[in-house]
Amino acid sequence: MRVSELARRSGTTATAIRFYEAEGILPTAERGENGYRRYDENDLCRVRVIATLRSLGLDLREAGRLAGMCADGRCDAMAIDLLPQIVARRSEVAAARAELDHLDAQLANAERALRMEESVTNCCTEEGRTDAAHHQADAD
Amino acid sequence: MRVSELARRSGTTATAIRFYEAEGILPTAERGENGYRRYDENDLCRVRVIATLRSLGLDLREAGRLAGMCADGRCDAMAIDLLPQIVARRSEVAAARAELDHLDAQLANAERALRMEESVTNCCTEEGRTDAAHHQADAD
DNA sequence: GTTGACCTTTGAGCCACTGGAAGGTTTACG
DNA sequence: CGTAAACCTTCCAGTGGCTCAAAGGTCAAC
Repeated sequence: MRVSELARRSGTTATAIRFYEAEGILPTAERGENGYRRYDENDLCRVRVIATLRSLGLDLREAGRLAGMCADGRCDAMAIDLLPQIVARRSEVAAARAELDHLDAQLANAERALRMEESVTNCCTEEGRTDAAHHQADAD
Repeated sequence: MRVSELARRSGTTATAIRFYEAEGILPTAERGENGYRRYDENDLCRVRVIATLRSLGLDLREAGRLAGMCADGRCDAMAIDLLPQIVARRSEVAAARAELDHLDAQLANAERALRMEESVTNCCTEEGRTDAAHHQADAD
């Protein structure tokens, strides 16, 4: 497949994929006779792993490194490498979920208030706030 | 309060707050005799609103603009401005929650597999994947 | 044979900060 | 009273992860 199909199927953009290659995150792609990059299912997998790890909050180099291990058939090694991060991330995910719950409640509230044309002047009050506690939790 | 107290209480950094001021996101702060920036509870509120809106995914200018409206006592106007975004965001939040659920399941799985020293070689398979559908959903 | 959708490269720009240097101020301690 | 640490100030450079534009080559369809 060509770069934009890979992009589409992996949920990213062609520009980003070229950028990954330029940065050495992805290996140099094979080229067809026309000079176009050619990719296969393995490449797709690799880009998807990168996308997944990125969405986990790993930085691009780290994501690329691990996706590379996986592509080399060393998924076990990758996973072992990831274990501490997995454990850490699980609690972050839990925290994020709690945030989202809170957020959704607020949004639902705001929406309801607006639909009833009530005033929503309390957006700056302390009500329901536990200081910046949950923001502090965000900071790694 | 001074800049770093404001930072601490709003869950951001002093540098970011100075940056906001420099960019006109926050109004020019009052200064004490020593030249230090001075902030009050209103400023705290405003920065918090910005932080909240940013965490909703709004870009900084937009967040600043809305926080400004709120600070001007036009919370209603702000909220009305936000309504379509709120509605949109709610579904995004729902999608994100689903992602997180999926993610946590994967993480739990990975963790369990690792702890049992099983092989985790299936990290590149299609299993359990619905193409990049949920990634597509991410793209605004 | 030309229109339009792809692909190529290069290089600049963007967002939202972050960090460092070089210096002034305040606070706590001995 | 001195000094060390912990603040604060400005300015400027750098970062990550792209994104976009320009200028051009390729290819499939009509």
